[in-house]
Amino acid sequence: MDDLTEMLKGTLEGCVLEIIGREETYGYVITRQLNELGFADVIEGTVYTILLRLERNGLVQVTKRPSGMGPPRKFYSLNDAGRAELGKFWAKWEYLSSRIDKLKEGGR
Amino acid sequence: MDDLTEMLKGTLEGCVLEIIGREETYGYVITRQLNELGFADVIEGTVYTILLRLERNGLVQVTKRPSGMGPPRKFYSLNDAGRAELGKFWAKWEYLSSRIDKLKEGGR
DNA sequence: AGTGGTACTCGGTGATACGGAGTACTGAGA
DNA sequence: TCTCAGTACTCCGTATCACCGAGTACCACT
Repeated sequence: MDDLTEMLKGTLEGCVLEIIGREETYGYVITRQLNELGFADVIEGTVYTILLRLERNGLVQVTKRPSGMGPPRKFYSLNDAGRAELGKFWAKWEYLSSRIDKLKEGGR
Repeated sequence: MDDLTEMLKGTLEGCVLEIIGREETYGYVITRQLNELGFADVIEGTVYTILLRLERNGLVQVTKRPSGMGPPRKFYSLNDAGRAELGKFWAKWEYLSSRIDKLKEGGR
């Protein structure tokens, strides 16, 4: 698939929120999950910048735990603000994708 | 609706391509059409930057015609490269939106 | 003469995904 | 023992994009 980076802007962060919302997890695993989900070219550096942003914006709770298999991990989970943001993200996505699909089907 | 600008990145240009692909048209009208299609906050300046980019990238053919109702209009139509780009855009959109919808439905 | 609608250009801003280099810890194989 | 691969995170810089504001210009109507 062609380069998706521009199209991912604004949506990738929402995807990360969704993944975190399911269960407490950490950056390395999130990257792997995104890759498996079809976001094949998303790289670790990108995910970590998103995670730092989420933390800075107060949308997640962070817990550092030793790993046993490498350096310690930073586990992320959503707080109330994060869940609210996730809801807003899906509302925006639904709105946008419905308009674009309508345009695609010939709506004018 | 909340601010969609980040989510529009990468998709708005494709929407403009789609509109141009239907019939030769110009910036002012494209803006109005986008607004009616639900992209309510898209402003003229944004559309014009996209049109200049399309022109610079050689995806459109441009014809200037006097207006009778204001300054002359720059009419845009797709050339072969533009049609190819439009096809790629829809392929990317379908790919991306299917992945995200799957994620939304609980896929993992 | 002035106002409002039409129509385009240009320079700058902020947000985002990406890329690369660097750090650091663990365990397995040469 | 030494190296290498895998795990895990940070930081700094880049490119691209949508947006915004100011400016220019043309026309019609009052």
